[in-house]
Amino acid sequence: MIIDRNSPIPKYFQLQTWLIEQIEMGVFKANDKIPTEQEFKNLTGLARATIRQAVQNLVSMGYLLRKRRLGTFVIDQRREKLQTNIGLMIPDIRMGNAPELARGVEDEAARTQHSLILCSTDDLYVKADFHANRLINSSISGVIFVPTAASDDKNYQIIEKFMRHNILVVLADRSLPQIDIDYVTTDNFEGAYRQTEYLIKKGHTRIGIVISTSFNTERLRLEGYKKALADYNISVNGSIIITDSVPYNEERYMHYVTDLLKQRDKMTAIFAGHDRIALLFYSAAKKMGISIPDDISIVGYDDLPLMTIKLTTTHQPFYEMGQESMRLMLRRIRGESGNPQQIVLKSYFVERSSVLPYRNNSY
Amino acid sequence: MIIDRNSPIPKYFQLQTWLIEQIEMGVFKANDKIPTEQEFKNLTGLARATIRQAVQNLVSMGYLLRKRRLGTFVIDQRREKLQTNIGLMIPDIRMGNAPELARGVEDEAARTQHSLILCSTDDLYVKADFHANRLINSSISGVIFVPTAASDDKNYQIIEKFMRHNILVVLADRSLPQIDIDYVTTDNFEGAYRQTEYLIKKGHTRIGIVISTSFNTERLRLEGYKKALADYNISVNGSIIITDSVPYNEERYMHYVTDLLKQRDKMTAIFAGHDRIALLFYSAAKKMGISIPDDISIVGYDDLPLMTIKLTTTHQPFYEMGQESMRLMLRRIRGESGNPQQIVLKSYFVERSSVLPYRNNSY
DNA sequence: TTCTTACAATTGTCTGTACAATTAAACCCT
DNA sequence: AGGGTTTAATTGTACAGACAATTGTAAGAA
Repeated sequence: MIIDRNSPIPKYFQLQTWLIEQIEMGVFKANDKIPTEQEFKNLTGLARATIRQAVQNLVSMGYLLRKRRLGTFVIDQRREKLQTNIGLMIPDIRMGNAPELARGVEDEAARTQHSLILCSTDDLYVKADFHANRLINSSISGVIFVPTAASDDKNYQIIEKFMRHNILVVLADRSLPQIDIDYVTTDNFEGAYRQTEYLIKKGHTRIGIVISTSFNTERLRLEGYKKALADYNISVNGSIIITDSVPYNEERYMHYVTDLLKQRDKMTAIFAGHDRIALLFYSAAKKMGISIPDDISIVGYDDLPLMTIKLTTTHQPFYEMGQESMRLMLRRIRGESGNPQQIVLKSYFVERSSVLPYRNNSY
Repeated sequence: MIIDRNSPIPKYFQLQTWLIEQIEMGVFKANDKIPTEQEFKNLTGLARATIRQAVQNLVSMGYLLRKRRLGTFVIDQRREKLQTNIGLMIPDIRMGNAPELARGVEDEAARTQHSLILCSTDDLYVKADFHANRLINSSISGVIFVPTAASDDKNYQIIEKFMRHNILVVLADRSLPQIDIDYVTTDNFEGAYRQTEYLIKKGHTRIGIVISTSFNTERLRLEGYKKALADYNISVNGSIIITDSVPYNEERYMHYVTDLLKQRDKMTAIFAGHDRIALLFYSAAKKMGISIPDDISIVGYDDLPLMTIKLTTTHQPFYEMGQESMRLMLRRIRGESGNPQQIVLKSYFVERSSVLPYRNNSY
């Protein structure tokens, strides 16, 4: 029976809850006619006014539509209730390829009449949490989230908070271990491997690296670099592998860059963790009177639009990453279920002129 | 009397309408207690259920709040109804200083729990109109709008569309003639004047320029450049003043840049309309074997973060422009009236090393 | 066939009554 | 004063019944 007459819960509320359940479970589908007030009266034994009260509430909540003479009908939630806002939580819109990513998301969102709410986290948990709370209060249907530099646990907390509020989450660029969730990233391992192999084939065997290990994207690049060296039976002096678990910042990494350049007799090429680190090398090299690529070769990663520097690097398709994240989000919004998807986009190598072939002149 | 018993209009509806009128006319003010159901019964002669129906509707419409035992109260529309979304319509988040601007708006918005909806117009009227329609349908309280490259009329149309829907508009960066509206921009005329004067004081008299005239920001820079030359009684060969009413695009302006460099014996310094044009000069100069600043001096405008090029330029405070636009918006949201404000932010000159003093060696 | 009319199903409006639940404020007791 | 208890005002829930308005459909008329 629908109504428990002994329950302290108001009867109109019981009926109302039951109706919502039926609708959400799909027993009453979109555009279905629900029982008439008279039928409900027979079904439940309640007075018509009580039934009306329950139905009226669902009408103002947007679940039902009354049509005189015809009856009361279920409104197509997807079409009518549309929340058309999507959150995008990224470290900083001013940083690196963030604008590309944002634009990819925006263009794909606009095609389906969705709007993009921009939130910069500065890679901090507190800011991410602040924005998460705000986004939850405004009505959004999903969030595309680039995990912050905080611990994995903190990032899980953010994600779970969204999920508790029925907000869809898609991770972009950086993924997190031990959580099964939709994400879109690029093939950092393969990209780094390809790039290192390129250096090796150009005759370089002593290849330094400066890279952060705070994100799994970077850790994968480091792995790719190491794997390529191992596959070619090249062992590397540990002193020219500089890693730091602290995320990139100009000042700190400038020290590493300078340190590495001071040891330049130990190597002929350098793998910079990303293009901004590569730029630090250009800057430091200039000061130290070292010429790139004549004295030392360098590769970056990201393919930032640098205009004047011809840096050999790997292009990451950030615009496409934004698009794919949004497409994945849209599929979930449309109700597509199924296992979490991991989309790994292909990066491609961009050969410019920051690498020269190495010929050992000592013979 | 409140209720007309002969009217065909439902009595609950009459009461409901009367109540809304009283609230909107300020007879019942925010947090005022309205009559109890019993009082309404005496006042109108209606049954309590009918009165309840009217009141209930206003509750779900957000006008009233019922408190058991205390009565029913008017909700403060301004505080409760707050729309916390703001639109930001810019040409392209990937372009130039757009990320700075966006971040400035975002940070200022976040302080007051407002969210930023990002819309890229690509400087096209159709896209701006498309986004405008979307923004109007979602519920936003205002738009920060960077006018598109379309005609002034088209831009007015967009602005008026927003205004018809009671959406506040603040223009950023580019202003429009003959429309009295809040806007925030920078002192393009003064900045260009200052920069040209700098070149003159360094001994340059033959100063070329490549600049678009599609936006008033750029037209003002051109005026500043001309005024400085006039003030120092320098007349310039028209062939080294290259202007185009078509907005910047790389290919088209590369032609102008190359053309100007071909006439380089006619000048000793160049004013690039903005930093991206300056970069074209670096690129073209390299191909043509011309050295900057040894063979020719150059100044830009914008202070893009270029890292490796030491371009003398003028810094435009885009982050602050975003902040100020949002602050102005917030004042309007809070109901501050008064004449439209024009905020002109100060840019500052950044001396780097793309300019050398000119000494005439022919004596 | 096409137009008009009548019918009936359903929601819409309205009245009247009764008791329950909540809770600020008054009251009372230490 | 302070803390607990009662009271009463008000909204909340629920019932029963009546007639109005709307409108798709069917029956009837042209």
